Amino acid sequence: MQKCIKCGKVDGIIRAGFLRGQQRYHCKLCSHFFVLKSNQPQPTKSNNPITIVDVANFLGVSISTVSRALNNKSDINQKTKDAIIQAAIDLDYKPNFLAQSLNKGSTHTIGVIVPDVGHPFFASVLAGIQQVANNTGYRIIVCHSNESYRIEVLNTETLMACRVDGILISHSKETTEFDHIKKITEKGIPVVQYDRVNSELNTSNIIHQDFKGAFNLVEHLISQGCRRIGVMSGPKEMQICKTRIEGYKAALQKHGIEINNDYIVHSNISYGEGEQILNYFIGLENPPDGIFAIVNRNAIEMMKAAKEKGIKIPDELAFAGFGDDILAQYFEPPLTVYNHFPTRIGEIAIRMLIENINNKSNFNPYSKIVEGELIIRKSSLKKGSCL
Amino acid sequence: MQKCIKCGKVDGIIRAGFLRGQQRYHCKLCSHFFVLKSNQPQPTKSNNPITIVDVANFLGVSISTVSRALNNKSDINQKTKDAIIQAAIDLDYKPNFLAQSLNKGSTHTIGVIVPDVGHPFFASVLAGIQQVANNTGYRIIVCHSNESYRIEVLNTETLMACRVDGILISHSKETTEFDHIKKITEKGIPVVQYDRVNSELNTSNIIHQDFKGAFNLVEHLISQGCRRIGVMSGPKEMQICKTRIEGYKAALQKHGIEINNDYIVHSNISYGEGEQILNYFIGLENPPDGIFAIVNRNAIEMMKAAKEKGIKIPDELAFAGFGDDILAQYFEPPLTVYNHFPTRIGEIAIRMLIENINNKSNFNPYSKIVEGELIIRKSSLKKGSCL
DNA sequence: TTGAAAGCGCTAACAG
DNA sequence: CTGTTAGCGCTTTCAA
Repeated sequence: MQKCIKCGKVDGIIRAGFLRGQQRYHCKLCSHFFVLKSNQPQPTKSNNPITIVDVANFLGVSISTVSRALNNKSDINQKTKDAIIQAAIDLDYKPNFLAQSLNKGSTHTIGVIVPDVGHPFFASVLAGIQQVANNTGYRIIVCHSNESYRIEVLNTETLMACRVDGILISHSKETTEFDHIKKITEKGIPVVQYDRVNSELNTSNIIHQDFKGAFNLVEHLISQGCRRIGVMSGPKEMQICKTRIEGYKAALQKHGIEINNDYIVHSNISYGEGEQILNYFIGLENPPDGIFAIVNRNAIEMMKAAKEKGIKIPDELAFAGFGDDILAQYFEPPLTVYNHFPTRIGEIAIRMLIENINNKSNFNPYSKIVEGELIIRKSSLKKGSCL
Repeated sequence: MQKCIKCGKVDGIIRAGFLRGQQRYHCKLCSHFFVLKSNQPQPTKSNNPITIVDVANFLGVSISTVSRALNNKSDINQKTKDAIIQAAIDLDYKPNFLAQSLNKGSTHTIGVIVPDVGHPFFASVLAGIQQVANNTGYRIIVCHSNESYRIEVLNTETLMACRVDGILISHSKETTEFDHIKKITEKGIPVVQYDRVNSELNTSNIIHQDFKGAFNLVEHLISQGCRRIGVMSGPKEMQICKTRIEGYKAALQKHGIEINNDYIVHSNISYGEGEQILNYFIGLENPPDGIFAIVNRNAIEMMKAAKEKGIKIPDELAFAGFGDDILAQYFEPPLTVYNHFPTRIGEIAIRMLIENINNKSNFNPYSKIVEGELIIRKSSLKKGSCL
């Protein structure tokens, strides 16, 4: 007959049903239920995952003891702990993250909203975020707003429903209303805006040196002899566009060049728009001799179209764009850019967020600006100049 | 004095504490607790989110009634339902996804493991997945294995802990062991492998026409007069590399060209490796006159290096690569590729997974092959030929 | 048509 | 050192 694993007595033992196909016993004397630990760990073909209860019954201990052992608490007998940990391994127990989070009120998960994962800039930002998340033990849920305001709002709702500990967001091109973000911050959920930010919101944010970058690029074009500099910008309301245009204007002013609104074009900065804008520029009575694109990809598109028309780059028309990536490097001629180190943006953004999460009560949102770097390439380097 | 909102009587009413700063009442006669609905919805500055209990107390109904109303169940009075829905809106109640999932045993979430989000191919696959997920109401958790086997295993564990309903995976370059996937399928969690698959696993999978694509590309190079065709492949064990090399060999054989192992180079298909491989090729006694790269990015790198050495493309050395993207289109000369429609891969993969999720009991894993398309560009089109 | 109560899997406070 | 118990927020019987 079976011995009780608790009190060691044989007399009180009765069969008490089955646990996952294994005979379960009950000791009337010490009123303990238990299942004998079989030597060959059962195949666990059952669909419902092993829970802490299974582990507890398996060894005839209580669930709190199991919880303590598995969470490395101090007040537990080393032997019990070892046995439980071994049992957990044998049974292939995995904690249920949902239950843990529900109980703890914190998911250790960060929501990231990205307007466009296909864009190399955001892909790199994401890589930076992932990197830090891995090292700090945070989970990431990535939502893709696809440059749509409506989806962005849905994303925030999804993330709130998932009870993420904090949110990293870069707004869609369409976004001009920010109530969805206010709602989140009012609930005390930390938010960090990156790249495309709205500075009126009471959140931390991290941006590039949009002004300085634009200023430097345009000043560089001027230094190469350009006097009629066109700019392909994005949506009028987008803060980064505004700031970059300011940088553009400041550079012109500094060098005594008049600002001509014909040279300032707003677009949707979608892929494929570059050619059309180039056509507009070269159709002007006094076409530009230099073009600054607020998004590098559009600069490439314009260069491609210009090349096809036989326009000489950079001598007849020089190009510069915001943001570096492989296409800017590999295109012929390679594009002069202001590199804004996207991976670093991601890393810093998530660090700021985690700082905020760990210190919710007395945290004051702040802004950070990442230093960029002017990279001069052949798209703007005219004859007679040298690198 | 206050009237009971349930029985309408005044006599039994006593104060019964506070709910979120609002006076709460108890009617002794009908033993109901309730809070008066204030006209100005309170600011809810409190950090802990509104729960179903708050909504219930707010109206003096039970939580099950609230649950019914919010889940659009039939057995509920229309007026009660309307009132509850209004109250939920007023209080800005959002269901707790964790609690729902814990209760239901299903999260309506799909885990996606991606080796490298920075790669345009995977970015496009992801876009396809996202698209379908949005339309079908599934949530997505994206995990980035960063081409590391160790992280890939961690990812699977994270996703299991999150109790995702299914997993989409493309393996890291390092992955040659697949026990972590077996573990998942044994637990009855549907898995679909995409692109980099292991066909010995009992899961659905979706791949390109790797054989045919390689065959077509190489045959095209042969048609352009190439007779010594080098191939830059990836890790030896990777199934797609094996298959593509088979396609390469088959094309040579069909045209009576001897296979020369000097022309078959295995690499890590990391960015930046192209130049080194090119140097190897042109250092051979009998250097190739055509190169087929298993990853398009490497082909571009090799072309860049070749251009810098003054090698004429395609006349002295022609190039072709697997997979299309913007760089292949914009590089000078543009690269001949086999386009494998990554977005479609993503869409189909997630559809297969959802099909499996909805039909767990009698679902037989199957494989799908997405038709690709040969795109001939200048990198391989020799003089005398025309498009 | 509604409410009470059990339970999803887990943690933690409180008793022994 | 270990067990009992009360939740976390929700859905879902079962009763009324």
